[in-house]
Amino acid sequence: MASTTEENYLKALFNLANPQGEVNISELAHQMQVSMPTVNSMVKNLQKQGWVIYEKYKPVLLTPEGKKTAALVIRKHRLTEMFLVTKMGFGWEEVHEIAEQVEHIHAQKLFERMDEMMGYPTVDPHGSPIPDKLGRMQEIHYKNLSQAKAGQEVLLAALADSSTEFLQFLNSRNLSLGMELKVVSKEPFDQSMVVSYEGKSAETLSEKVCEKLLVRILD
Amino acid sequence: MASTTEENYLKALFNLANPQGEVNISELAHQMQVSMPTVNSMVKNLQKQGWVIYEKYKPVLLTPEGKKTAALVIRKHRLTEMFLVTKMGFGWEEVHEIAEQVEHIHAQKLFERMDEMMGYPTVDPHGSPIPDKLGRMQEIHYKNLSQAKAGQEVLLAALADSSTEFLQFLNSRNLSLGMELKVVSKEPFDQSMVVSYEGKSAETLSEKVCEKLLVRILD
DNA sequence: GAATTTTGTTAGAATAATCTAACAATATAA
DNA sequence: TTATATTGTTAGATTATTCTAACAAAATTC
Ligand SMILES: [Mn+2]
Ligand SMILES: [Mn+2]
Ligand SMILES: [Mn+2]
Ligand SMILES: [Mn+2]
Repeated sequence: MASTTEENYLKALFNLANPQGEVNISELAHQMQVSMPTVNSMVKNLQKQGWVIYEKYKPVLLTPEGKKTAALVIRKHRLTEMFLVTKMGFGWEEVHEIAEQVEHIHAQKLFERMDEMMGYPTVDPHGSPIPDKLGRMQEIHYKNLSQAKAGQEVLLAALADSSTEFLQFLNSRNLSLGMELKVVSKEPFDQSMVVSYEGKSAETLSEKVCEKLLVRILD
Repeated sequence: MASTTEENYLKALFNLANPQGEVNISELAHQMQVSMPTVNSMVKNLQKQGWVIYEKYKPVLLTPEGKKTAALVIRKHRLTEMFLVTKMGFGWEEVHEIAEQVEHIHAQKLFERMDEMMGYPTVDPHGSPIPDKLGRMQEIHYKNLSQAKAGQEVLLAALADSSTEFLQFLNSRNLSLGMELKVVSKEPFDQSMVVSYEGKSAETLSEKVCEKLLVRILD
């Protein structure tokens, strides 16, 4: 069974994988906040356990086993976040840190019960998909708000950044998932947008912000 | 900050302490399921951190800091057990294992929120007291059911054993905390008792069982 | 294509938590 | 009060996770 440390590495590999599934040692070291030699030895360990494919000087790849193990940890993380928000009244900006610890609890029952109590949610409070019990995660292909054109209406469906700081920024603008936004105008100079939504008739959002808002374009 | 391992040792010390607060190395080794040399080195480590008083060949004692740290872990454990039972529908026989892991989560907020949602319970699902936020635990002095005399009525208030096996035994007899029991008779030969309670008019309980049922004698 | 920078590996060491084997102190029994 | 049993300690080793320093390979720049 994977240790907490190993689970965190597997999750990082899952999240960092490029379209070919590859992750460089340096990226992983950066993500995990450890030195490259540390990653080098951990990767050898993960390989021995059958969770990654690794050859000297080549990027690391998760095996199907590794992918499944990672996805099941992510499932516990996201179920926990959703439970904390919907059943315990936490704000979406408070739950990641807690879930980062709870995800390592080995008690299937606990998470199955959360799932059941919530009615089997498919996404977490930040709009990220929750993998199923078999570790299958369905890819959802959203657009950035920055790709929308003036006049279009969109549904805010997920976030490309779930950091506390970004979530607090969204709170300060009264933005939350499920809202309909209308692009009032787009500034050609800096790609910033003026949008209107529930209560706000003209809120300006920078390109940086718009790129992190994942939307479904309506009609 | 105490590691998970250190927290588990502190908790064991807290629970094993005799009236003078002393714990022998061998008892601790037995409780923790590790060898005596392992305990010896851990005790030296706990001493360095100011959690225990220790001299070669003498029993170990928790310091006030050690006691407080232990009590706060026990608080998290018991709040978790109570939350799992009252808010998530788990049986009292299922929660100890899960709480054993959840108690090590470093997120004050999580436990404060559980506490709040439950309306600040004072005991866990097995009748054990929940320490307060400052780590103060009030001693409750119950009697064993085996100390009751024939004809007496008692309130089942807590358990001296919260093992899954014992809890399942109690489930099988439909016994739960808060019930009133009447001692119908006591067998002088083996100290077994015949008791009556909700629905059962004559259930025989062995001395072993009666010693583990903590009661308040009524009237 | 050679020089430089970046990325990755090896070697060697540290800390936490554990073990077994050997020995020493304390407690119990004869 | 010796002998024996129990309890506790030391020494030395192991595994997991991490580090720094030194070196090597690969990628990038000139
Ligand atoms: Mn998260
Ligand atoms: Mn984590
Ligand atoms: Mn318990
Ligand atoms: Mn524990």
